Amino acid sequence: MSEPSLNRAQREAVTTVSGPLLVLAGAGTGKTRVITYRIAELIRTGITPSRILAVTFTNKAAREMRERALHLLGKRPRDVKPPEISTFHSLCVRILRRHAPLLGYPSEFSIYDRSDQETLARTALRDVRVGQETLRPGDLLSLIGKWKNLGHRPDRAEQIAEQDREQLAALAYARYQTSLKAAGAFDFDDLLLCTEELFSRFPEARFAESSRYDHVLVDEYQDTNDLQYRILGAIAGRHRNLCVVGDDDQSIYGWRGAEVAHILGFKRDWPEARIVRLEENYRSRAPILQHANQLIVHNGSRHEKTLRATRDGGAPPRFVRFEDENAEAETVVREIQQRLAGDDGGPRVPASDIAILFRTNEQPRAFELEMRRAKVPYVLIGGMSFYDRKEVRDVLAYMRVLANPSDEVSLLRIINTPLRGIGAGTIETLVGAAVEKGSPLWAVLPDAPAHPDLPHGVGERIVGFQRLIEGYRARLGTEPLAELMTDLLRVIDYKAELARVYREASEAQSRWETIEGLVSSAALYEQRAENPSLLGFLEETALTGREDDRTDDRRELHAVTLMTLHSAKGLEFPHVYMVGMEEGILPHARSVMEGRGVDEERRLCYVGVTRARETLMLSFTRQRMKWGKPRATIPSRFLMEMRGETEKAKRAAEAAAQLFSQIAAAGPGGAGDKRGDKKSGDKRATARKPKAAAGSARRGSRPQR
DNA sequence: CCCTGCGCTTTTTTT
DNA sequence: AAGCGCAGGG
Repeated sequence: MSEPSLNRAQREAVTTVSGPLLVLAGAGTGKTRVITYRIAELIRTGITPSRILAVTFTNKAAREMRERALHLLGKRPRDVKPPEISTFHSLCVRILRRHAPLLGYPSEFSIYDRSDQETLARTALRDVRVGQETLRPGDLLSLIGKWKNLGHRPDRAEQIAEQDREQLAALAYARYQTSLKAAGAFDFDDLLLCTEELFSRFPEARFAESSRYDHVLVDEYQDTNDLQYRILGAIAGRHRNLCVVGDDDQSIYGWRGAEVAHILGFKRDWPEARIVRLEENYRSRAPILQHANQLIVHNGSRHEKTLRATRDGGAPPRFVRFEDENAEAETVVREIQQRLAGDDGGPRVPASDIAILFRTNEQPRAFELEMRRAKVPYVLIGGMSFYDRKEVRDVLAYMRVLANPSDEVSLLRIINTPLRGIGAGTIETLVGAAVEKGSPLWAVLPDAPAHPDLPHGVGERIVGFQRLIEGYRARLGTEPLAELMTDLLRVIDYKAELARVYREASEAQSRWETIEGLVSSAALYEQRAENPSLLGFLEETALTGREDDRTDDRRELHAVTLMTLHSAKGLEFPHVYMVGMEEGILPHARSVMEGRGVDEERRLCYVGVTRARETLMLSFTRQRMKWGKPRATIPSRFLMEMRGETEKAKRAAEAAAQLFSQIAAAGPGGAGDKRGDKKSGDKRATARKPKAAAGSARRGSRPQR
């Protein structure tokens, strides 16, 4: 944003420095600018910088805000601590580190990410049955997530569970939570849930934490969920200097418990609040903004507002149809290539000015392929690819066990990696012994040699492993982390392990390089952090992904950005491509089926459109691969809505609803008329009993073909 | 205990 | 198209 000075509304938001303040800021109206200026203003009026807390939604946003704020504040004496700018989750981690023992957790607790959660969910579901229901780990996790975000503990979940399916989930939730606690670990939702619990059960902790700050600022307030809302209340309730900034039209995290009600009803809980509206858009060219406005009016229940464009001229968005996803990728990438080279008649465009936005994480595949072929530099944001790699998870599991040996998921991951002859049978016996004794797995390892059921020699190997870990544990803090890691990797000969698992030398080599990258990011962390520690490093990797890496930043400067619409929130690009604009993708099939979700999908589309400064292209395909087969698609209703073709949009919506319900009916459990799957049909009929029998009776009357 | 191969299921979004 | 769980052989 480079407009010379603050407009009237922005100035008001910046200079109203005491009491609650709600800034209703539309897309591209200078939200971030207002927050950073406000931080500077607070400091100018004499507030101690470190007593200001700004909360953002993503780490990227936090980092950018930190940089801008520091820039604005200019050079300050070394010993003046800067304002605290962090995400909700990092904030909660810091709070929990100070008070975890009150809740019965070690202060060296681990943080479990999605894939740790999946392992835990899998064991939690083992031999749990309610009626005929079964549950996949993913389903369980999404239910647990929903409950946690509503503040429900397992006992509460059991009370409110209605169908068998939910009963089962509640039961598994209880087991899941027990193992988490036994492992001394929090999952992402726990960080919020337990912080809230801490505040409600221990007033002294709440007092201590709320006394740290005089001012609290919150960005992207529309995506605050119930827990975050209560945590904010606890922290800001004393001084009531709470400034929240958000846009109800950009609320896209309802599925995670975000409540638009919080922003719509801010006045209720903070009656003395001032409200400031920012409605002048400095970002998008008028025709782009006009399409965005025309789209979002299709949503009911919103703060009525229309963004005014301050930048006239510019081309209207382009709507383009392709044959399939490959043609889409090919053409888009070719066009980008021309723009980069200036071959399209326009000026050369820097790669970082371009973004390709999509709804789901499988969409970028075709684009990545094409980008690599065309040698167009790109960065794929999110996708989790780095931390999902086996080798990274292995090494981090070692580090986590060093920090917290009770961390059972990590311990199980490494106890036989590299192979040291501690097999599945042995592990089962050990886990059994731990359960019987009621102690962590780690604590029973020394008893292994004396265990009657374990084959000879295994006990010694187990003790050897335990000594190995203890040896390195003792060295923690006495030498640089990166050195310790290198040494450990050498001693366990992890390089050989990689060579064993990945037969192809080049593959093994590139995996090893990933590990070297991890080690050097540990070294970087140690240089950067004030009080480096293993815990700090693990925390950063768990919460921030790899974006703290400076090299990544530099890469982004010269690369086209590929990311989901969700990750695009808060960002802007001169040139935006929104791809896969089809019913089933945007709006996603699942939200169409649930009926309620389409408004949120529309907001998601709105977010995408309003990222664009200069040009916008929206593309869709005639057919797209699904489960290996090409399937005809329906153009997204949003395309028609933003062009004012309301009737046509309605027809698209109806066609989509019909199509998806047909597909759902053909799926498992439904009145399947797929003659091909008689085998699984038979199995199912015997596995489940009464309910399915009724359904299959009808099918049975008109059998095979 | 470890490896390989087969067949089955899977498809939202994120800290 | 890809990942996971299970069975069977070394």
